[in-house]
Amino acid sequence: MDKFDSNIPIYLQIIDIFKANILNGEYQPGSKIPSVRELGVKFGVNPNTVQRALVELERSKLLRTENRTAGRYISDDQDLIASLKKNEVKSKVKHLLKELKDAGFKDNEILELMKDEMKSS
Amino acid sequence: MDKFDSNIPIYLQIIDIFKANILNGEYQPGSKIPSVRELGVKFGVNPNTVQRALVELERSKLLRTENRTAGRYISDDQDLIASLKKNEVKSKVKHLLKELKDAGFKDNEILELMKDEMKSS
DNA sequence: ATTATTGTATTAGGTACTTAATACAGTAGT
DNA sequence: ACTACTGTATTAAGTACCTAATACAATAAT
Repeated sequence: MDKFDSNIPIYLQIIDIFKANILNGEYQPGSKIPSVRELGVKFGVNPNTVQRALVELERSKLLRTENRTAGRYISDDQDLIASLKKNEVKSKVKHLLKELKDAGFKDNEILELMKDEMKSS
Repeated sequence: MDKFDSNIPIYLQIIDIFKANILNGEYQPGSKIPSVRELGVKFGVNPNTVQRALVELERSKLLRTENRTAGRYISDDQDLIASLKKNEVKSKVKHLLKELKDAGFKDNEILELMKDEMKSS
């Protein structure tokens, strides 16, 4: 596994890895993920650090634990995944919009900015 | 002065206050700001905490210190202020665009999302 | 029943960060 | 020259946070 950015808590970076891969479909819904110990080895990190990340992901329902020893699974609920993805996106868009409006930009100016950036990438 | 959010470092919140007010024109370019001690009293905070915020603002050229005892002034360079504002905005837009693209959205989808949000606010 | 494997809880060490106390230093104004 | 006002440097205390060690608990597999 690649190295982590030491300025950001490892557990947050693990969360991001899982989130991205689940939301973009790389990790298949319903599939089992490795144990905290295996992941700990893979990431070169203590199992509890993995645990901390996975618990957060359970709170947002992206993962579930069947029972105490059956391991963890990626959520099966594709609607949920889609909806989480949409919500995440919406809140980010909303946040940016608020910032730009507070800075004095008008709707059409904002759209122009977006289009400009799209061109240059 | 109003209270600070205790989850976020005070000096960062002070930075934001100044930044916002300078960029949106509330604090006049070229005008003198109170001393770190006065601001400390105003914010209910140690002068060094104010100092820490103001030093950051100097690094981004929004403030300047003439010499050691003349106090601090808001930048006179309106072009600079406008350009900083533009850069800040651009980088935010860029960042959001990257996130949305990583999540699998296409340009036109992103524009639709923006327009939707604009309507509902 | 036993064993191996899972998740979980508790604790402790280390580290980095934030803030404040205090002392220092330079200059404008008188 | 003196005083009062600037910004600045140093240091210390408190706090919160992150990670890892270790022990515990439950169940699936045999």
